[in-house]
Amino acid sequence: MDELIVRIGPGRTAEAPDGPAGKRAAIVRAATELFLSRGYDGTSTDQIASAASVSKQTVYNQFGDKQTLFHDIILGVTATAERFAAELPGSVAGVRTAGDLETAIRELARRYLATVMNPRVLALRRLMIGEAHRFPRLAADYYDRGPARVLAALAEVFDRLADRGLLTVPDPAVAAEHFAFLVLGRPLERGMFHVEASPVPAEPNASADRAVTLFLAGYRS
Amino acid sequence: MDELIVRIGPGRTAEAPDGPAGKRAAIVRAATELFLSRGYDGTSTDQIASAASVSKQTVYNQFGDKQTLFHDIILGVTATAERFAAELPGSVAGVRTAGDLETAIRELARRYLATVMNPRVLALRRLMIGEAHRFPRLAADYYDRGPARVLAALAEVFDRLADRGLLTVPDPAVAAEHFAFLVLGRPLERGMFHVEASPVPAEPNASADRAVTLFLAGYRS
Amino acid sequence: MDELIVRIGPGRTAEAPDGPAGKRAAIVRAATELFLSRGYDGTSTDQIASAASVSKQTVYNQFGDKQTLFHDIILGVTATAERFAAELPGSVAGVRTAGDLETAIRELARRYLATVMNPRVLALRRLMIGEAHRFPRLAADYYDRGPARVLAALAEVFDRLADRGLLTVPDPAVAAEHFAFLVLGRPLERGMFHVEASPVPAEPNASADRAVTLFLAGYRS
Amino acid sequence: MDELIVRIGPGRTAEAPDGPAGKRAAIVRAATELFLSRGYDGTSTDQIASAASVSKQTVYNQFGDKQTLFHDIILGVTATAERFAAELPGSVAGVRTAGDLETAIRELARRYLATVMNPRVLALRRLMIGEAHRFPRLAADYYDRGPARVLAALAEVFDRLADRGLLTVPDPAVAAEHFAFLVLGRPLERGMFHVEASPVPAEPNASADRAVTLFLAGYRS
DNA sequence: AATGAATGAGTATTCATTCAT
DNA sequence: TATGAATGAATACTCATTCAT
Repeated sequence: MDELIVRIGPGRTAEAPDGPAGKRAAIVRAATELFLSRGYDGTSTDQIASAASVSKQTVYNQFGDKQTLFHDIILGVTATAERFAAELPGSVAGVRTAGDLETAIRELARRYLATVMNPRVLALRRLMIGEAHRFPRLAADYYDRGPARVLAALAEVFDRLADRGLLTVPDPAVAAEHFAFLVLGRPLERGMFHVEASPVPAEPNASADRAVTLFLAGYRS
Repeated sequence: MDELIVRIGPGRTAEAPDGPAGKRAAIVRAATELFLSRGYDGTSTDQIASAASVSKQTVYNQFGDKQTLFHDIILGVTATAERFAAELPGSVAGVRTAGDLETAIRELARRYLATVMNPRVLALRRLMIGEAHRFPRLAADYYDRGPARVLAALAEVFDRLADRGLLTVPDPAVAAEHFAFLVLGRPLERGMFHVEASPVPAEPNASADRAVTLFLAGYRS
Repeated sequence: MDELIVRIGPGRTAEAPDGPAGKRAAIVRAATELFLSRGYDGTSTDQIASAASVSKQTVYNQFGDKQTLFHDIILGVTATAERFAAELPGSVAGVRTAGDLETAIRELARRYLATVMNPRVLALRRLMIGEAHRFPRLAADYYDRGPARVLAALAEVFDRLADRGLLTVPDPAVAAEHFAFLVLGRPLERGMFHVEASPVPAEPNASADRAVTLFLAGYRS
Repeated sequence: MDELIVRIGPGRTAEAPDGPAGKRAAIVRAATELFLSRGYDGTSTDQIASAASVSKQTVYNQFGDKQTLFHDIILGVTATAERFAAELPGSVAGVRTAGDLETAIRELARRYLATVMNPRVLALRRLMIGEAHRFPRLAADYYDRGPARVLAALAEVFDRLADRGLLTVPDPAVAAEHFAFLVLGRPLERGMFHVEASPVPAEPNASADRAVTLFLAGYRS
């Protein structure tokens, strides 16, 4: 998921691309930027073309139409979310003792919170939610392969910890939900509606720690 | 909260009423319907006028412009959310014994879940989130007077229960967050992205009950 | 011509008129104000009605349509210009000696300059010139009964002075033109194009006096 | 000054030229025509586009919006007025003797009169005067760089003649005003209000000659 | 006679998309 | 393959005028 930021963020805003592949990437980069900050309707193909330093025809040659471009972008971004999910189970691989447990789960909560509260990730969520009525299938797909996949990964995490006897987890999927929304619920919801203010809570770690405390109160063996 | 939209007019669902006040209400009703289902950009003033069986001029005479109409609608709808919040604390007024407690909190969780998962409420959330970049102040205001107010009301609920010795609540606001997102987090997030499918979880009560179980594991005296 | 200013200027801007005649006058007053400052196209019947504290229907009842209202206003205002012209010849009635002559003509020049350079008169000229392509007959009529009539009155003035042997005037109409545009030409032309700045020349009297000097160099007996 | 409009394009009067530069010129030509004859408000961008045989988008691509198009046109036209002013002083360069003087000044007066009374120049003046309340800066700029510049050029003319001892000119600027408005005042003012009738006076030369006679009565050495 | 609403056309401007070159 | 222009419909908003009440 970090890639999402790295590829878009510090990169050049409007450079001259090299080959035809470079142009495609430039279009994707520019369009992502614009869609995230101004929405689908608020972004015109003219803006995309000129932000990518590319002719409008090139945009149409490469992507066919605006909807396809949008789809491609969302699918690409979703892929980076899948990668984040894939890495999650590894983060508690080394936990063997009850002493490690609380520390590891706190660390997990903090990383999880920081990742999802990234401004660009928030903007992507706002975009998909806002366009869900226009692209219902895409939005559902984004959810299933992004947030839902992460939940599944968390379920796997807790399942493994249960296997090791560190947690008591009747239903790993439910435990994952509880964990995820205890940690993330409030700041995420607030961040959905507050665009301008920094969305990160004042004391993110304290907030995450309190969530973990409740979680462990219910699930520790 | 079911009256979200119905409240506004005298009762008819999609009719052209008589007086000048009736026209205003008809416009609000039609515009709400359209904004919720097609978004702000996706709704034209022509569509609003004809859906309200009203001339476009009347729309402009009554509201000045599209943004003002949108604002007025959101503010009106937010007011009904405030009413819901105001009623919450009363729902545990009668709880005196530990025996009552679990039942009452389960009931609270179920009502809360059902209310927020109402399709119209979900659509309103999607709308505000999707337009947050265009109307940042309005979105923030909606959050503060809607969801945040409900959280505050829940905090008051738990504070009262703590006063009666039924719960141990170091920080009522935090307890409210935990309760709200344990109960609501997963279905709400899923509902944000799934427009068409029925957003209500397969077994809403079971889901709410599990959330309550964890909540009480952490907060029961 | 003074009436033009007095009736419109210090008067109340949007008072409640008394009878049906009062309403008509209020409409004329408000419409004149608006036409002069925003032009014909720039003034809507809505603006007129609300500036006159009158319903739009009343405007239509009284004047039929916007063009007629405009015509009526211009004709009314032109009448005050005719009155100014009618008074001109009297201003040199008492001049009998060569000694009086220069003083009287200077006085005439100064009054003439001051009258025409009045901001409201200038605005009226701009309005008529700007709408001449739309209302060619009205503009021509305005000219013939306003500026041209004043020129004729000046011609009569110089004819009388020639009769008394004070001036040598082969063609009174030509002398009137020469006088009028020597005195008025430059400031009037400048005033047509400079709306905001005070249109009165820095030293109006000096300017008028110089014009008179040249005039007398050519026309004194 | 006759080239006022023709200059702009390569030569065709109302054609759709080939290159992108040709289109721009066609738009300018068509818009000038329309603005001059129907005013700013009276000319729609649709009319301009179709009169230029060009798509409306092309108008917006080239000029951004209607106001900018208007500004560009006026600035271009003003430039031709500046050229006329620049050529004026040359017209009396050869005058050395008192015998030449009257002839040269008569010639100057006739040319000046004919130039300014050109129907297109008159239409431009009407347009700028009529829009002065909407574009005050543009109107003032037009005046300063058009009519006022011509006056300055005339002042230079008389200053040179005074240097050669042919005229006695205490203040060249004042002499220029006197000359200009003696010659031009009446027909110009009449032309402002009479759109349809031929604005040129019945005997333009006689009128100009009479003006010169008075002028020389005051300024000849 | 007066009000609010309706009408229906018109305004400038923008859009996604396609056609030449 | 890429550019400028064209297309044609849509946008929000305004206007003069007329119709009920």
